[in-house]
Amino acid sequence: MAENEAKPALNFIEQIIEADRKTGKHDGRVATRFPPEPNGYLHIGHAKSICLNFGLAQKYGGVCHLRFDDTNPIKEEQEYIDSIKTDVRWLGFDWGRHEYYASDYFEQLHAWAVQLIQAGKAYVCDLTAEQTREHRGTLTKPGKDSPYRTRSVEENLDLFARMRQGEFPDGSRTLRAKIDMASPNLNLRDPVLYRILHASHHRTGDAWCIYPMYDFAHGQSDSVERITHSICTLEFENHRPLYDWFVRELGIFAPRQIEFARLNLTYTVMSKRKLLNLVQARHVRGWDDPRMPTISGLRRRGYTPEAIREFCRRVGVAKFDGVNDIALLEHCLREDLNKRAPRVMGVLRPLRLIIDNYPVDQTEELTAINNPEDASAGTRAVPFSRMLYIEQDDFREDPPRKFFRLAPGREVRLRYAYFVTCTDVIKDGNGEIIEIHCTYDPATRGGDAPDGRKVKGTIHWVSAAHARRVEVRLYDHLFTVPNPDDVENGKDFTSNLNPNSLEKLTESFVEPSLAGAAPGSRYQFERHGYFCVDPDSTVDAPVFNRTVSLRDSWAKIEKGQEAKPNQGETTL
RNA sequence: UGGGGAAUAGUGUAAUGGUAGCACGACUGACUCUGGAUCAGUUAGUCAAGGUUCGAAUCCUUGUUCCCCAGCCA
Repeated sequence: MAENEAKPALNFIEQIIEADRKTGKHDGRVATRFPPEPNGYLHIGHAKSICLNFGLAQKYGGVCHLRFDDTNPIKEEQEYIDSIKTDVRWLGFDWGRHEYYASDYFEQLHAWAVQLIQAGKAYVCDLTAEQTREHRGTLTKPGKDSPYRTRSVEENLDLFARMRQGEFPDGSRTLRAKIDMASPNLNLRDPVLYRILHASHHRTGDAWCIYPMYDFAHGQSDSVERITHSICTLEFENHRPLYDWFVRELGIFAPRQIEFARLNLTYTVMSKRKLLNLVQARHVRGWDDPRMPTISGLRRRGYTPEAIREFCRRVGVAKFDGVNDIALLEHCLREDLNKRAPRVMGVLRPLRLIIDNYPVDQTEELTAINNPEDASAGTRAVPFSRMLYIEQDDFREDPPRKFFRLAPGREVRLRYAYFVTCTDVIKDGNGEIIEIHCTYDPATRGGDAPDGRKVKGTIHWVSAAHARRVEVRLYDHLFTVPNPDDVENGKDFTSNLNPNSLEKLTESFVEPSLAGAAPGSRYQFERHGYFCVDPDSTVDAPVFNRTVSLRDSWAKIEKGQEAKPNQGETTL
């Protein structure tokens, strides 16, 4: 047995669960839940919570419920419910029959409110929102009791019933818990339980005109579902005493709330409010813009669920409120895509290359490996002819130090094809290079020289006559700085938006094997990065998103050379 | 200046009184028909000061810094 192998480290929540199982709490049962409010799209931060909650249930043979926390009809919509379900499934999790809605419990919640009134623990308050705020006190000063705090049980019962009947306008009354207006925890200063909202709910329609607050709904919903471990983020830590108070006063099943640090990522924002702002202000195309940290954006960008899950596993779970490097997410993505993405050749910024000694009308098919990481992926034929496109970046008329690619007089390998030597450079009237000429060595067919000579560089290409013209969208970080919220006074996070986060290339060419590639399919464009077919694609006008670039050590060298330019060169 | 939390390499996370480890990043080098991948190596840390102890990241004391809370949002 592997009894003495080092156990993988447990995070603090797993430690709590294992301790509970050891003492036989809940008979060792584990039930968690993922409780989104359907008021926006899910993002990578939610993915952390989803992986945590569903992962714990899987690990300990328990269940994880999907519960929509839909207690505020003003902000919530069916569209969001649909997108959330799609995203959770896409991430690879299954809640089975355990799909619930806080709104399913409205009747029970109402009965519990009545129970609290009867016990003298809740009262109807006629203070306006502003007066309520004034009575609440401040962080350092205790609050004052509401003048309605001492109403009789009978009057409270009557008023609450009439609130439900719709006798009173929005905001005119609330139901409040009677706890302690002097508590240092503001959540315990007679929190509002119900507010009047004559709004139609996306599920209950017009059945209700009073709606429970989060605090009154969440814990009790957990209790109804017999959730054992109710995992939420740090900002709810202050709410735990209230969570426990309801459970205790009502005498119902008591789940345990545990708080962990939400995910933060460099070079992006994560709050729903800011994401919504980006969408509404049209800084991005929509919730699923490939630059967004939303699940739908990442999906469209070409991320895999596996990569996201692995990322969530690696960031860990703790109570430290820190920031994760987006480079880790990208690492997990490359790691996954490297194993599974078929390789193809695509030229993003084309430069014509003509092989002068290659027969004018000849075309031949060369064999290319589909995935060097996966022998079972096989090979494919790539057409080759006299006129090719190569990458503009792969040619320099005046090559810098350590540049291994094509330059006048230099010989390089065309991937899977031949060695070619540059013999001439053609420019237009403006001095722009428009075409280069080469000779090829027929003996190097396939890419190996029988005489054993080596070349420093191998570049990719497409045959001009056979290539498909496509649009390519290159993405960069949405923000130019690691922490977009770090702004000067008077500015907001949008001042850190990266103006170059999207670059569209409309003059790119890919090898013909890509014709008809389905939206969502992923490829590695050799030497560039991973790309996927965008849903905007049509048969005649394919669109590729760059999911993530390959690591580029030449770019680093070049950047280093820029940092310390050659002496003798002057800049005007 | 009330209350609740948190501090371990650049970043994230382990070590639960007994050798401070892992991952990402950065930097070397090897290899290579992708300047990819892979492999090898280097770099770098216990917030501070006291105390307890044979021994402290861990326990105690004091301090520092950061996060959260004054919605009829969640």
